[in-house]
Amino acid sequence: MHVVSEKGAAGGGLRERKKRATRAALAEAAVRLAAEHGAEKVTAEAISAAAGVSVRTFFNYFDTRDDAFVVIDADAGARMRQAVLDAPAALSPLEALRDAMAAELAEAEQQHELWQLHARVLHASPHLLVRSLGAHLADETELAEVIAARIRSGGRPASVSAPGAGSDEERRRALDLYPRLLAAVAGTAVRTSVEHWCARQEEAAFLDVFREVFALLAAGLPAPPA
Amino acid sequence: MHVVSEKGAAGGGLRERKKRATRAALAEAAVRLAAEHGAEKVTAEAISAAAGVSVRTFFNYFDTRDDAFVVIDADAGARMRQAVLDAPAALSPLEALRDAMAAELAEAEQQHELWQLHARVLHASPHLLVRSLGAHLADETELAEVIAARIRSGGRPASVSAPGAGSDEERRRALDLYPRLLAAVAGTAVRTSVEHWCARQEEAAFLDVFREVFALLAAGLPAPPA
DNA sequence: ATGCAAAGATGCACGCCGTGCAAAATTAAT
DNA sequence: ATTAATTTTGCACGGCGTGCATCTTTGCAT
Repeated sequence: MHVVSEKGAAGGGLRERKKRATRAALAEAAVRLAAEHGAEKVTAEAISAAAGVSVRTFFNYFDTRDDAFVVIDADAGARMRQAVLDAPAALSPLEALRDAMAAELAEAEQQHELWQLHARVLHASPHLLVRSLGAHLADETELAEVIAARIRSGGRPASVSAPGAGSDEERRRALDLYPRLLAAVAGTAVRTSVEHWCARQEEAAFLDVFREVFALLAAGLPAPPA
Repeated sequence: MHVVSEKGAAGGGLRERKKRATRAALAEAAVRLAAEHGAEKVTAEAISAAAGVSVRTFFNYFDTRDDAFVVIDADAGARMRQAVLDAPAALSPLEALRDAMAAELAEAEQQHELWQLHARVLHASPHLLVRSLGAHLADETELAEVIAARIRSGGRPASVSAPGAGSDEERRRALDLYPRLLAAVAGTAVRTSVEHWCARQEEAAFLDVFREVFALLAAGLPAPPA
């Protein structure tokens, strides 16, 4: 039962393990320090010291000081792409995405304390929030490719096409467009869910909000009741 | 024929006008220099010199050197919000957004050359692209508030509600959620359109792609034909 | 026009960020 | 144990970004 080199897991030689440990230590130290003193007051030197490495090493792991606050889990994206590929073939692309994301989000809730701190840090300095948003968007391109691959390999033969099915030309363009749009919209769903859930924390479980958002999207964003 | 103080236009006293001119000069200089030499090789000093101001003044206008490459039109967001508010009451929120964005995008195509350079600069250094994406997302919160205001003030009484109209609780939550989700999805539409259009440049006019994306969204992202 | 107050522009100093380079330390393999 | 490959570290250096004091420009009233 060997997991030889699964991208995000704890396999591999001593080198790989130490590198992951160092990276995680730096990220965690960064978030904790920022939560306590405010991100702007936390220097790269402080983070490095807290993680027990030199400043130079810090910059071997992160291109920017801010990245240490933002990129808390470097291979979450890769895990999600794998989940999309592994999803049952019976699911539509949208459903496969929804479930993969829900799984990833559920997993994040288990390290609840650290993620909570992370959210607080981002919220406290909009500057970092912007970086975080942008970073997530950058992943969407790769996600779109995975979706396209899934569709090509016959994910589900698409029972009915769009209502006003247009010309062949239109359909072909839609095929190029579709994976990209789907990835982008799914990312939007996560983001909006998080925002809405943070805004009115008490009400419902996060995953319920998330599913509701997906339902609204699948319904074509119907106009709200007056 | 006086346009007295339209937020993004050339009104106001000499101070306001000069400030806008300086800001524009800095942004344009930044983009042109970056397009020529690569963004990484362009120092804040070079940008300032090209715009004829001191380095210190540069940092009075931009918090970061990178911002000069990214924030090319500081009040585009404000213009769009105004357009949403001014849209005919007969339009649904989604339609009002679509038209407002289409108008803004059409306007951007008139300064075609500078925007082209801008796009090239962002594409050349992913780092800046990420910042740009994040910056646009940050605007969406304010856009969501405008949408909410429009809906409250009876934008259009919403002919039919969602297919599987649920409980009152669900509908109330959806009302909070809706403006946020709409703003986010509309932003996604713009972004995806731009990406898709850049990827296969020859095919169609940009605005056609944009409308197609909106149509897909309004149809609930139907699964593509096999 | 002239003087005055408010706002912006500038120079300067200072500390942190981020990188190239070479030497030292650690791990892997024979 | 020796050797090769990889990683960590120290050092130096230039660019970034800010607080502060000063000077210039603009807006306004007389």
